[in-house]
Amino acid sequence: MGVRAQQKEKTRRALVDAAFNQLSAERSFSSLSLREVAREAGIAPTSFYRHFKDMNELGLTMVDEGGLTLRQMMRKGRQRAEAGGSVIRISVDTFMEVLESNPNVFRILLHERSGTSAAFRAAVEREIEHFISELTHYTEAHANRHPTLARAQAEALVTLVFNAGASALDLKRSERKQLADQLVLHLRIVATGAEALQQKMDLKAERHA
Amino acid sequence: MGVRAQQKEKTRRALVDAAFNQLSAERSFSSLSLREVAREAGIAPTSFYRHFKDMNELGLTMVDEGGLTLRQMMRKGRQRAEAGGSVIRISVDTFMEVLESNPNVFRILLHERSGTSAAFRAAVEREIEHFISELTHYTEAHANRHPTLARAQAEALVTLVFNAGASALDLKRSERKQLADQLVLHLRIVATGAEALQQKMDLKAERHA
DNA sequence: TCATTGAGCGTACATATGTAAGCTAATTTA
DNA sequence: TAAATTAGCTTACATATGTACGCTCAATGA
Repeated sequence: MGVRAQQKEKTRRALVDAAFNQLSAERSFSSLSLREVAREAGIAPTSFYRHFKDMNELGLTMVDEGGLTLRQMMRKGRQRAEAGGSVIRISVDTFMEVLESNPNVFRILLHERSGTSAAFRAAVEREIEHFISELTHYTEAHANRHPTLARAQAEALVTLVFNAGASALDLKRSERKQLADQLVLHLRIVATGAEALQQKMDLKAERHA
Repeated sequence: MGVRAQQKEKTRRALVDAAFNQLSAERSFSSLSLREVAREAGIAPTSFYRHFKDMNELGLTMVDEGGLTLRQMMRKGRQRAEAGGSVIRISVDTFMEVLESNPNVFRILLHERSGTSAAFRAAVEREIEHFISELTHYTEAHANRHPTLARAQAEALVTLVFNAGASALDLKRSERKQLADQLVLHLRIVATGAEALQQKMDLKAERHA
């Protein structure tokens, strides 16, 4: 890569990073202005356009990066889970760790999920769908769950996890720990419920056989 | 009430209504400007201050009104449920009906729940807490559930319902119907899971007795 | 009846925003 | 090496915003 392209990439990163850094509990992406981001990145406002068509395009880039982080998290969690132990506990702990080290990545995902841009909402939903379908397959295979039930279970689990994530963002360590415990209980309820419904279904099928 | 106070109240309502009317899938409360709201309400921008200190105060008023709507909904649901039938199905249907006839009330609640103003988040959380504790008591009483478990079950249920509500806002009738069915299944999983865990607890207690 | 109150208005200002136009200077390419 | 490209800059403008200030005039109350 030429010197020129390298420098351009560097500035682009500076823009993305600047935007991520400006996010906080008090500041959502949609409240950032182009000029602010440019200022923080150390370039002139008008130079912004050399990299993105507008703020929207920047935002979608950020959501995509967030998705990447999420998928890396999944991989990490799966690896740890394969080593044995409670899958739920391990997953929750992994999730909370990743959340803690990338708060702003989650901020944009969790906030724009219910945001005002259809493109954003769709992008976030796409990332969450990854999560759900991964989990569905996992459950179908490992717990021998009926497809419909596996899907429903996965949806419920992911909903609960992401919701807890949104709350966790603004909490202190200790409170976060407590929230994680609550979440684990919620997830156990769901897992137990799905298991029980599956058994009911199996029994019914047996009687018909 | 004097003529004067009456007129003032009328204008205040016009402001609140104007703000609610400007909400949509593409427009969040935080993106509304004081001038815009005043314009829509048919008053001069500076007259706004005769009614609210700033936009924040208007927003909190709207959240409070939303809470009221929510509680009316609960009452309605409880009445219907007492007439018999599946509590879950009835509750979901009631929820969806209320959602459909007050979309913007829910918009502000669901959006500001993950919004950037701590005051807003707290206000919304307060309303949701009403929901949870009502449901907790209900479950404790009717299903003879252990307090901790009842609470966890209620939290999970409410989380799932509100999350589905957020998605439902942007859907067409038919898709909404489908989402309602999904939600019912999620809720059944949770209810079944809580029931199963409760039985496990009871058994253990029995053995120790 | 007459002084007081206050809702709503018009004007005005400082500030921030997005972005158009055109320049500069360094890199790239032929 | 000479020409072309382009990232980033400066200047500039039209537009929107929040809100201070002071006026009007109808309702209120003594």
